[in-house]
Amino acid sequence: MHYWLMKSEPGDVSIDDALAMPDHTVGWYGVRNYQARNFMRDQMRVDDGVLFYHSSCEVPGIAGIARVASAAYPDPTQFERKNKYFDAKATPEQPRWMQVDVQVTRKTRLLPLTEIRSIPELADMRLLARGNRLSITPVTKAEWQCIQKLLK
DNA sequence: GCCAACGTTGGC
DNA sequence: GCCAACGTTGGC
Repeated sequence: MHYWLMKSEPGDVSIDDALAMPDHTVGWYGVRNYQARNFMRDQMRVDDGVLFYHSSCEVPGIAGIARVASAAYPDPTQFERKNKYFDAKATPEQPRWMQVDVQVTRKTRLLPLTEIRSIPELADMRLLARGNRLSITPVTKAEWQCIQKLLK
């Protein structure tokens, strides 16, 4: 059992958008970073915990709790020529980019990045690491539990 | 819009 | 394999 923080731009896919989908589930398409891809491909398991994070928006922060709902499978947007995530070097036989399905289990109050920063127990979160840009980062069990408590 | 930090690309 | 140039992320 692992825990993850996954960033989404709410202008693209927000927590409300996810909740509007069948089974409250979205395919986490568009990851184009090898480290983040490898987390999904090699380490994520169904039922892993997910912090649904809103980035590049007015108040960035954690917007809800979700779970990993599938194993990794090829991200279909890499094959779609007109898609902004199209990758000419990817083929269905040799896909380059993967995604998992993410099911929102609970929309919470927004836990702003500024508040996350202010909590000593969360000071070592990978999210807060200097220069971190990874859209998927591991979360420790202690961090997960601390955040669950804050979002009760 | 700025810019720090990081990842990728491609010439050599 | 090095590394400069370029592109992207994402908070502010």
